[in-house]
Amino acid sequence: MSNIISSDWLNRSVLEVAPDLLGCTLVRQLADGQILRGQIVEVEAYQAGDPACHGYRKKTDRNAMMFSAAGVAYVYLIYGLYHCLNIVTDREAFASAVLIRALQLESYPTERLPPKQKFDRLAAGPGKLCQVLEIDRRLNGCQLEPGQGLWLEARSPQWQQDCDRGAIAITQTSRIGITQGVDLLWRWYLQDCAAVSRR
DNA sequence: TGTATGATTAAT
DNA sequence: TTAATCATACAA
Repeated sequence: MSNIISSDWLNRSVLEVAPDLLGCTLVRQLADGQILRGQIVEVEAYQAGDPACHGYRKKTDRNAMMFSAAGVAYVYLIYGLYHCLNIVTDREAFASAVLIRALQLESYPTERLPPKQKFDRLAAGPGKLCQVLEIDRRLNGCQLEPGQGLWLEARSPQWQQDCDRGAIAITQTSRIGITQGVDLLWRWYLQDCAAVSRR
């Protein structure tokens, strides 16, 4: 029995998957074999029909992966400087994905830690987490499974239990950094987590 | 071919 | 509030 999240699990409405990804773990294996792990603490949902969604108008070279079947990564460059990682959800041909906005890292090699940088803030933001996990467009379209160097693991039973008994506060708000679709409450984050990008 | 613009970030 | 920085989308 594996705790690795499958394409099947992601093949649902992005509005269900996005909050369900909170508490799950994103795992990255670098080219040198090193493994970095972080708990997902902040997400946003994007899907067809939503003016803020890259796939709102039509399928293009850039947004093509948003239209793919669930279970692949959609990675794009923003502002010519940063990358953003999305988890593609729902059925093929329907554009939808979860933007991973922040991670609470489990650990991080001391020698890589930039001076004066607070550990909790290392992956606090969509561009920052891609930097730390060395995620760029080479991972666009990759299947989310261990063999590809990037995958997801389900919530631990303990975390799920805590969540079920209401011990974990989840906040739902409007999305950040967009000019359209600002009325939709499609952002979720762990209320008490120090790694959340912004409140 | 030319140009405006980001699902951001860190610094002022 | 602004600069950094460039692939993409869309107009022409």
